[in-house]
Amino acid sequence: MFINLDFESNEPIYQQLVHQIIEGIARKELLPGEGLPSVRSLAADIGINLHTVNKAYQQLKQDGFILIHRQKGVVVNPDGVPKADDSFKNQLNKNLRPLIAESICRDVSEEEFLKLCSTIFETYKGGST
Amino acid sequence: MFINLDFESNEPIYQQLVHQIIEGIARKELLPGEGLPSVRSLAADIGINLHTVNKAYQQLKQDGFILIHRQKGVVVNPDGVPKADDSFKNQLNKNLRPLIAESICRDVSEEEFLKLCSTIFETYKGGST
DNA sequence: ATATCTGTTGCAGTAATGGTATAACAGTTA
DNA sequence: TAACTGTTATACCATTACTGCAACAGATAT
Repeated sequence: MFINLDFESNEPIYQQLVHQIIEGIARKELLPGEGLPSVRSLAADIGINLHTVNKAYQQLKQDGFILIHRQKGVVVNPDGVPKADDSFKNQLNKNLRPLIAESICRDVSEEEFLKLCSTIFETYKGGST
Repeated sequence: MFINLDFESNEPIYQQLVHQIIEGIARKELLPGEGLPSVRSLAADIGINLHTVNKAYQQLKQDGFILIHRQKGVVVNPDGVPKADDSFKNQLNKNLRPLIAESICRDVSEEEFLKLCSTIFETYKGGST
């Protein structure tokens, strides 16, 4: 499994789980229709509680990343993740704003900022590794 | 005062305070050397506890945005905010990553993402309003 | 039918966090 | 001396993150 948690982080475990699975989808390591481990097995796998995994799955389901067939298990959304709507773009804007504000204060140029973003985008293109 | 808090938000009050002050500095509404209200008066002003304001100020001080002369009050760093170091850029990278990952999943192109960032940058250029 | 897998739900307990309240201390300034 | 500043301490409450144990409901395989 590609899950790698940092129990020392102040980022909640369930949130880390959500991010890592989204990363997996973004870099095409997790393909539409692909199955994910059950809440119990994944919990046992990484040594955390069933509820913590369930919370992550619930959020991913809520956001359309995965589907949960009651007894068949968890599956990456076969139709692909729902495309960005206004709500998402709004949220994105809201999240980016403070990062950009602080960057400006710290003399990070727009050019440099955009370059950093591009660099990150790159890391999601070369699917292998 | 330009402080505008949302008590319904799940973003902590002290964090909102931090962000708004950073925004103020970023858009040059708060200039280097400019004084900020005391913890008590600001707390009374927006109807929150002294400790909450203090927590925000402490974080801003920690990050070099403001200076606190023991009895003279709080002042926007006259030497300007410390420029971005590796630690900051690292943090920035870490914060941007999940936003970009989800954007990719939701079919937001790199171009569109960068454009959004540019749009946000623009809002910090026209200092007036 | 029975056993076993699945997600889901409930309740309880611990620890940490965010916020409030009251109070006091230590310097500075008027 | 009085009034202001930031700072610190203690206590309290609500919420959140996480854990643990347990049970329920539906599907599947034997």
